[in-house]
Amino acid sequence: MDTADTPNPIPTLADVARRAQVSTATVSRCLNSPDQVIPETRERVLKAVSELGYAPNFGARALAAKQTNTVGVVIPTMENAVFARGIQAFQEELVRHGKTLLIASSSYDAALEDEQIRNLVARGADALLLIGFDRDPALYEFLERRDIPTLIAWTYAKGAAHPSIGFDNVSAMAELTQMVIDEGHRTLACISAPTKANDRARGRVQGIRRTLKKAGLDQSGLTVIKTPYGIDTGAAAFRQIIEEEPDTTAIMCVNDVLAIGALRAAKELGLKVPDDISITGFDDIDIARLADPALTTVHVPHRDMGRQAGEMLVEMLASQSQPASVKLPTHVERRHSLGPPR
Amino acid sequence: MDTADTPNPIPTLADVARRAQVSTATVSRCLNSPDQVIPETRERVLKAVSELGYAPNFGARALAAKQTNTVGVVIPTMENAVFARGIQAFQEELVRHGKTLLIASSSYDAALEDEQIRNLVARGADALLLIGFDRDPALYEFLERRDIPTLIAWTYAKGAAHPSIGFDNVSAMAELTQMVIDEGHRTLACISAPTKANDRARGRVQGIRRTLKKAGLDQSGLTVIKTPYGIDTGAAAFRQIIEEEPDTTAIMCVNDVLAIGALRAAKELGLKVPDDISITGFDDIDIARLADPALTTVHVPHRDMGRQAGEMLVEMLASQSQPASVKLPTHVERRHSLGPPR
DNA sequence: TTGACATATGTAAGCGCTTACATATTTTCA
DNA sequence: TGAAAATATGTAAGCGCTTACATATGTCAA
Repeated sequence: MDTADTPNPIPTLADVARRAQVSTATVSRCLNSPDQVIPETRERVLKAVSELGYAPNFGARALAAKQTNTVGVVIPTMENAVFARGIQAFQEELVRHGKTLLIASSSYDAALEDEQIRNLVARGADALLLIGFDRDPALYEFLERRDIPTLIAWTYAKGAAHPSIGFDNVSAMAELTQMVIDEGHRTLACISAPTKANDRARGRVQGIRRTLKKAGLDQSGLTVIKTPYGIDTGAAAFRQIIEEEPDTTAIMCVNDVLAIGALRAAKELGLKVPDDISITGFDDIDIARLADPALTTVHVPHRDMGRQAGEMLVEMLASQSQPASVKLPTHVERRHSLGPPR
Repeated sequence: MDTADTPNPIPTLADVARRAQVSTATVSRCLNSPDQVIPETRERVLKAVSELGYAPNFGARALAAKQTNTVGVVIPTMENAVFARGIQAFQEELVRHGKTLLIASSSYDAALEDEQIRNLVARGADALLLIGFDRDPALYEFLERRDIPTLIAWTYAKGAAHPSIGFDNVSAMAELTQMVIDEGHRTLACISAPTKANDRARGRVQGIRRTLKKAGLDQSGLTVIKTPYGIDTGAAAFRQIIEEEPDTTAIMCVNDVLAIGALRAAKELGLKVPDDISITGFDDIDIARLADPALTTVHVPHRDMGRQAGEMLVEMLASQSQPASVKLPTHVERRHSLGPPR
């Protein structure tokens, strides 16, 4: 009538045990492997749990069990529909397997990404999903030492140290470039994201270069503008190209958002797409189809990738094995923003 | 030469202490309040830390310190640009204050949301950002008891138990409705999200009803279709309305994505917008401006809201106070999808 | 030179949980 | 009917960290 009547604001396992008149071990078992406990006892315990509004302390649990059923992911930004969509599917898949997803975002900042990854690991992430391969080797060592299953997404590489799931950025962009060349274009420009720590953007630019070379065109003259992610930055890059390289007849963007910006800038400058200039994107997000004119782009199965990434990671966690990397198909989605040169 | 030479795969504080020849307390102080330690010692410790690749175990730290510098948020889905954008800004603000954000998503499922919230709390979230007020009272009690500062976003309510930041969904939609009525429309329909656990959608529908009533129009005849979030579902709802209520001259959607779906369905059915039918949205996401015709919608400052929400939560955490709720301004963005009735 | 005080570091007690092991109870079957 | 096996529960030792308190060392004024 003294200790019992002063309800601790945050009930612990011990409180539950006391109220249910069992040991803490039994309460723990009720929560983690219920069939080890006789129904009668279990009921009593669960009653106490709900009466007390008990919720397990995750830190303590992780500390004792050395396992968290949590997987972490660090994405560049949620504002990119591409990641939002893939991660949403990824999360749905994980939830189906009783795992929790921890999401952090790096704002396309390598140092921040590094920090966020370590943070997730410290928080007990059992496994990690990372975007692209470009990363400080020290970080990989860190993950190695802790033996954290890591899957790389949004890019595909066969012989890498970590399994990956994605698509071949180089050849996907090469295919699109070939289509642009076939259309008759000879003076191309490219609006790219910064390629420093972004193998996806780099691969796409490389896809353009490679195709130009194969076609016997001067690929050294390819204008490439690198600019941060965004509609406005895409628009600015477009204006810069028109001003500095007025002969350009086709502008290939490494993602749809930049392309949408370019499209807008073209409209503002009074240029008709594709009559005056052709514009292409990459990703095929909703907006690509709805834009006016609709955007020619590379279709990438983001949702599928997210879902499959979830499956792979669950598998890695369960079997401690390294699955084979998965290359997903992409295809060019031909729409109105691409036409013959003026 | 026996214990020391077998490097434990995951170094702990004790390993660092041993290597630096100090106590664990000193190591801990080095990491948490460096100026309590003499520079010479500190250097030795930090050297050991980096040589060992030590990273603190978050669970243990949270357990011992009862504080995590983490805030959690549960959003319905990342695929909605509205949330993606707001949360991105929210996170940026938190990072500036040295806090980490944990994001979970509920797929618009109330039970899952409940679970995710408890999960975040168990994981040690010091504070929470939640979307909308609709929630099981038991959940609020749970948060109350744990004394977790909670901020409600994307909606605004003055006298509520928790501070909120958002806008007045009812009057924002009322303003838009008035504009539609002024344009001459008398037979409206509404495509809404399910309103059960979604006060935002509910408020918006209410805004329409209230305005119709005030204008002396029969608001009981307002057709309201409730459908899950998505472009396709918006399109389907549009078709249903056209079939069942062919007299409708304006369709108001509670968000832009549904409206984009409606726009697409209209095009597919050969209906001209706005000549044959007017369509409006809500949110003013990028896509609204880029759609063809551009969508008349309610502009909402999502990024601002996210940033300010971050500020408020940091403040709540620092001062243990309840800040006043913030109502952000919205305005109707008049574009081509709204015109006079046919 | 000495005692009072400040500073730097160590000692050890938990934080809330899981789980190996021990113990108590029930079931099974020769 | 009794011993072995199976089942249910309890006991207690950590998991890796923080921090109150204790101790050791250095500084300074009287």
